[in-house]
Amino acid sequence: MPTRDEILGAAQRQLNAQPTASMADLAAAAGIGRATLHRHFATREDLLHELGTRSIDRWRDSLDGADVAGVAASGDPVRIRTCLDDLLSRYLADSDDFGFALTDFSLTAAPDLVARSERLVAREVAFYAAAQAAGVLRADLPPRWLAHAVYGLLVAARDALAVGDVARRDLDTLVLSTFLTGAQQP
Amino acid sequence: MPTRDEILGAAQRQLNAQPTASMADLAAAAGIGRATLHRHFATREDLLHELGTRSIDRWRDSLDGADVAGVAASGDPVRIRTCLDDLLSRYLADSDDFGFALTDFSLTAAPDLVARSERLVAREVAFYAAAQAAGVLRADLPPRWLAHAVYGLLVAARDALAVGDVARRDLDTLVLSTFLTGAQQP
DNA sequence: CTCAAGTGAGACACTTATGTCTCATTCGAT
DNA sequence: ATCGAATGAGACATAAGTGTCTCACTTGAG
Repeated sequence: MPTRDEILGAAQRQLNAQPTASMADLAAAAGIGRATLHRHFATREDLLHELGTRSIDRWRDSLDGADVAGVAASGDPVRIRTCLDDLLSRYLADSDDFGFALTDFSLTAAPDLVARSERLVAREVAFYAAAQAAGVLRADLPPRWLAHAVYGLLVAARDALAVGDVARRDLDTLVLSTFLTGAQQP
Repeated sequence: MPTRDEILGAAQRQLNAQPTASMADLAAAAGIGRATLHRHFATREDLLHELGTRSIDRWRDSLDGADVAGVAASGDPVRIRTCLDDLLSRYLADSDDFGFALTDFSLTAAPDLVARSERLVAREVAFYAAAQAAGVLRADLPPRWLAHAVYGLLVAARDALAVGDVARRDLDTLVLSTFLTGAQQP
């Protein structure tokens, strides 16, 4: 009998592979009956919302774990640069699971999730701005754009991994290097 | 009475805003009756498939218009660099519309569309490889990864534009600059 | 003006997913 | 071994979307 969290995990995997999966599909993916799934999550919307909450929690954990606020406040270029490595690495570790949750319509439409993610974006943008002020990142790019660019590269990383174009062990370096120094021959 | 192409355009816009839009929604978006919509496209799948074809056509047009094959064959670094500018600029011009089509499950599952897009990816990858050989792009990044990275930045650009974080006129420079030289302070 | 083609509105049958409920069975704690 | 809680399977009503069809109406060409 899978725990509630295992059910959510199975649902997330299934929805990543097949975004239109029905409650019956999700129950099967978790190895439980449809009725049991409904005992855990009254409606499909509840389940999806909880999945969204889960993903946003992981995102927040990454920001917390990398201590972006503290490092940004320090203003130390070396620490900021290390923190950036750390943050992207944490994001990449989660990117497999995030795919669905961050793009699904029913989630991007939930007001509370949108509000939470806006706060997290603000934290991230503040960190990028600090990195610019410390001379770690170029100051001529809007910090909000940097946040989008990082997100885009995470999408790219996820796709590349899914298709098998890059190996997992190369991913961190690849993404970080592309983000920091770009693709142009120096 | 909107033409068939205008109907497709309206459907694309509507689906970008609301990926779950029903045939009734799409008919309303096009300003026609549901029966009329069904006269143009027998099934929803037909409509979606045609939308996918449309998007892939635009993608192919960008590759053709930039003449990536010819420029790659020339091996001229200056021409290659200009061509890259041109290509990204063309992609960005279409990015508004592509969002839905390239990520929708029902399209990424259509075998013929997948086959076509694989051929286009191959053309694009060949161009990046030529750019590496000519010393325009770094040779230490897999060309297939470069293709993913460009795609990711297009997603980022689309999002940034939708949210209003960047202005349309700045977009080309922003994306190209981020892709080529990265975000790090030189 | 006339007529044919196309259109919109609506009815219809069909399918699929959802959420609720019941009931027999299983499993664990006591 | 027994009791109780939880489960799986299935029935059920409901809702929503799909695809087909009919019919009255508009419109534009002849």
